[in-house]
Amino acid sequence: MPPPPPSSRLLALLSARRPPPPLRRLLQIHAHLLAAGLLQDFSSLLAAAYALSTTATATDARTSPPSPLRHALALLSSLPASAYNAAIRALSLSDDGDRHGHGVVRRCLPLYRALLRSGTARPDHLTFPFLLKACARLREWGYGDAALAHVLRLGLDSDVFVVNAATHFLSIRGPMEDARRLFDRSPVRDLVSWNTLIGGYVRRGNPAEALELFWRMVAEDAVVRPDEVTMIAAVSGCGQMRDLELGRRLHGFVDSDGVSCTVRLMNALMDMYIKCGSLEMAKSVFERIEHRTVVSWTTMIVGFAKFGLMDDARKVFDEMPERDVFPWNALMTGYVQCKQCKEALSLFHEMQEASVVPDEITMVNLLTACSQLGALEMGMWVHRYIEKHRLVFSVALGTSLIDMYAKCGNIEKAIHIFKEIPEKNALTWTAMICGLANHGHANEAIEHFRTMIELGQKPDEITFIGVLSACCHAGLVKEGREFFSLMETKYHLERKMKHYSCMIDLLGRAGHLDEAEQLVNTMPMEPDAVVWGAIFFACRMQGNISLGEKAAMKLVEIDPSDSGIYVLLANMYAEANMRKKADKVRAMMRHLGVEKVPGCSCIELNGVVHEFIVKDKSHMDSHAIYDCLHEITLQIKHTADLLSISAAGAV
DNA sequence: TTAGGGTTAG
Repeated sequence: MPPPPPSSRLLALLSARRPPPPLRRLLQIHAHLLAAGLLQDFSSLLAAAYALSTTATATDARTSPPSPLRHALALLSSLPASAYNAAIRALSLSDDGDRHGHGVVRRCLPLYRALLRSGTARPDHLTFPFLLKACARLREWGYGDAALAHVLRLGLDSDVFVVNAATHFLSIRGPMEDARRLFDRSPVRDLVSWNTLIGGYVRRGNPAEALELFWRMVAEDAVVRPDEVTMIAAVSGCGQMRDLELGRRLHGFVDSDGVSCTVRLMNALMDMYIKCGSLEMAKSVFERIEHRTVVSWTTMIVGFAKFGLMDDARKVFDEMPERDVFPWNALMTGYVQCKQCKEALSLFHEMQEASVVPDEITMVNLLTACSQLGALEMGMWVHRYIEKHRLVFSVALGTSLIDMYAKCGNIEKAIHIFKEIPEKNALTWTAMICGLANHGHANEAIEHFRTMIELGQKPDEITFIGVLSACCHAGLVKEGREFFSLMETKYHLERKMKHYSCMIDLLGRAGHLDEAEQLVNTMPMEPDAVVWGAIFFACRMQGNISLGEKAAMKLVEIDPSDSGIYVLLANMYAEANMRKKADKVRAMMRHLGVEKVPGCSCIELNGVVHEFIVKDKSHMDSHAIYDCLHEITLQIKHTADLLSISAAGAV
């Protein structure tokens, strides 16, 4: 027998993602020994593992296990239930650095099977709380349901710990009605039972039910009183409801009811105040926290960012004594949401300099920034980074990638990713539909919409913006009318300004100006500049001067400083040979002192974003850029001439 | 033994 290898090598062997079958068995034993405190037998296991790892083939080891392994296997078969329970507990709570801890948690399941097979031990009231917790973490619904059946068979359904763990499992598995039924029918109920159910409703986005249950608990159950955990759930449910009045009431309840106001609860209160729109209250809670945690600081960053106060958010970030990846992501999200995308990218560079390991949320933020900037190269770099570092490929990440490629001009790549990704939700479909629509692939966009519906995905307001704009691009009036009506009648979605402007644009472009005007007159909100713009353009196209004038006047009314509309109105008159009116508008423009607002564009090159305004000469390569622009203009003119010659020839 | 606060996509 060779000497045992160093323990680090053994640990590496044991924690391999797919260890060979004999080693897998050893892993189970290892977990038992570790958790049951039987490490004095570990030396024989070390030797066995080493022997197995150096055995020529795994089959040899299975058919003729070396004696130390036989020894370890014998040890396993004589372990009591408590050793299994301790091991399942240790594994269900573990986090081995894998973001979801699944690598280690998953080992609970073979351990439970081994316990069932052991012959000497039976699962008991201490086994199921942790087993069900592991099943919930792993989203192992089938396994968890089987465990629940065992609970019933073993008559453990009157143990409050087991029932609470089962309620928790069901609240994660869904539907919530299953958890609720268990709670309602259970003869045993304690504080944790209430907290589990209230927390479950909050987690599943049903705060009204959570709060109702909370008040029922306060009123009905004389034995249990809400504690810190109850209040965290109630307060965060209130945040979801955006109900500041209720929030204040709950805060008052905390202060008056003797609930210990811990940092966690204060953090939850801050979060609630931010969601309910009271930054001041959040700040006041933050200032009263004696020992702030990273969560407290992060919540404050989120608060400032949500209110667009990015300088304050940055100040809080700089003042933090220590940071994990959350505050970095929170600040970056703020920059992205405030459309300060260059700052978001620069924060990422700072993050790298600080050696903070980014996660998939950082990547989602970066991709959103790239989408907004049209920064394809940076976006591609992010894509490579995700693949290289094997980040968790969440639905959100897939959706951001599709959106980034579509918005940065590479629709083929967006389609490719859409086809490849394993999980798609309504947002993923929407990103694809909008991408296709914006690239002029109207029929494909509509086809995707129909498939999405067939697959049972629920479209929302933004999905309809995608399909309506697809119809608009392709002039599909009949389909547009159908979707516009379906939105309300079948999907019960409120039609917003953007839907009306899409529909009005579609009708106007297709020559149905009367119908477009009628829609403008009957829409439930005051038409905005986009709506009147669509009407104006349609009028100009079709020479409807009177309605065009009305639309232009409305546009001037909405934004008198917008020079564009004066120019366009003058052009409309000129095109209709109404010179006098055209001159009058130009004179009016001069008289009012309206100046043209310079348009701004930006491009990304080698990961650097360059901004340009009209007649901009500030760029260091300005000369070369203008030379190139001149060359392109000449080429376009040349091509246009050739086309007109060939068109004339064809006639 | 069971419940629990902060960051993400269209």
